[in-house]
Amino acid sequence: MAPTATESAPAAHRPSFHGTGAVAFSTKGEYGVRLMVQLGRHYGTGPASLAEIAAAEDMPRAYLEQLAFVLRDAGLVVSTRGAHGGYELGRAPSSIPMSEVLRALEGPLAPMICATDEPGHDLACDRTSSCTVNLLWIRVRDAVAGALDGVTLADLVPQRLVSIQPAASEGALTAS
Amino acid sequence: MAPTATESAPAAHRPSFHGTGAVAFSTKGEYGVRLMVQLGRHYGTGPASLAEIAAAEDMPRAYLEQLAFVLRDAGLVVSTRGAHGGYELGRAPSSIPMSEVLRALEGPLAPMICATDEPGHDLACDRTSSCTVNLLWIRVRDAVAGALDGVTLADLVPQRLVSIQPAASEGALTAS
DNA sequence: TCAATCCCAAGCGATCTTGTCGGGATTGAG
DNA sequence: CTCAATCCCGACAAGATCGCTTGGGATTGA
Repeated sequence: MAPTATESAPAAHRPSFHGTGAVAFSTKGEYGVRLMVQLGRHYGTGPASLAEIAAAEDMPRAYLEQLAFVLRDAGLVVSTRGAHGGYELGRAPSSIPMSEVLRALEGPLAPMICATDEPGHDLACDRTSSCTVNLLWIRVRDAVAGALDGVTLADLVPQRLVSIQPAASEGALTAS
Repeated sequence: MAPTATESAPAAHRPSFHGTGAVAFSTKGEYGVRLMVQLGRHYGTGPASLAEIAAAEDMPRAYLEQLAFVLRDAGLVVSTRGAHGGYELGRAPSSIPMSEVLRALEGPLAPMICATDEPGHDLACDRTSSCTVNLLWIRVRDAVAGALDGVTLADLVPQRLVSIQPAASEGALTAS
């Protein structure tokens, strides 16, 4: 294969991180969600190949594979092997809460080690007596979980390319 | 030099990350908040030295210094130099929202690069047309900001062990 | 004077992220 | 049957960040 000159420089890896600040999802989260959205579009029309999606969203195919495996192991997508194979959603988009997707991709929603949302968590903090701070992390964790539970994949799939309104007054909350 | 056995083992650095998953604050956030809580306890009784606080909370003093500088630059604490110096809160604990503390310590509350909460953010995302995904990150960002705005330092300082109201229904969302 | 304390910059090792690479296994189509 | 498309999977490399230490200053009260 002659490498076409149009190929931009190898670019090595992406230069910097995504979430440089607090409360940051990684590209795993971003790419994975974008992948799910694409699958949501194809829902009902048979499996879609990763090569296709990678091209459409301009994401590295080999990396997408890794995320796809995770999503498959979590039961969110099903795969079909062989020629003309690919991935498709395991359920209707409206019954896939984003909390499930993000948890599969990035692990448990734990702002802090003492605030895991895993089953038997039992506060790993040994200074529980003076650890009122814990209250804070739990609040954050619940806020995020609530926000993520309230959005399903269907909410993110532009069903028929509705002319996307400028989001109107989105920030009802006090987004300082 | 030979570290005395009584000295807590070098322990190298902390073994693993704090929040291995999504939505993770780092130790900067944790230590910084604990520092602020200690200062909240001392509020009104003159400056407290870092050595004192580091011992009380079992955190590395030199590392605490770095966090203290950040908090000082953010105007949250004031410092007194020289002997018998130290740090004290710049305001009453009840007028210090934790959102301000965390933002100072960890940077902007940005779950994703396209959802910064900085002044002129202008969505850096170039595929805005199909980027309904953005909605999700903004929701999460607002949820976290809301949760953090609703807690002040006073809520975390066990003034007289005031019974802090039990954070509403806790285990409601253990579904997943 | 002197010790306590804040101030500050540089640097180091471990760990995580962000991909790449190379090869397998499985299937539909010609 | 042959072949190409596709999923499957493990290893690894570059780089960034985190957590923390070191080593010195500057400033003040006793």
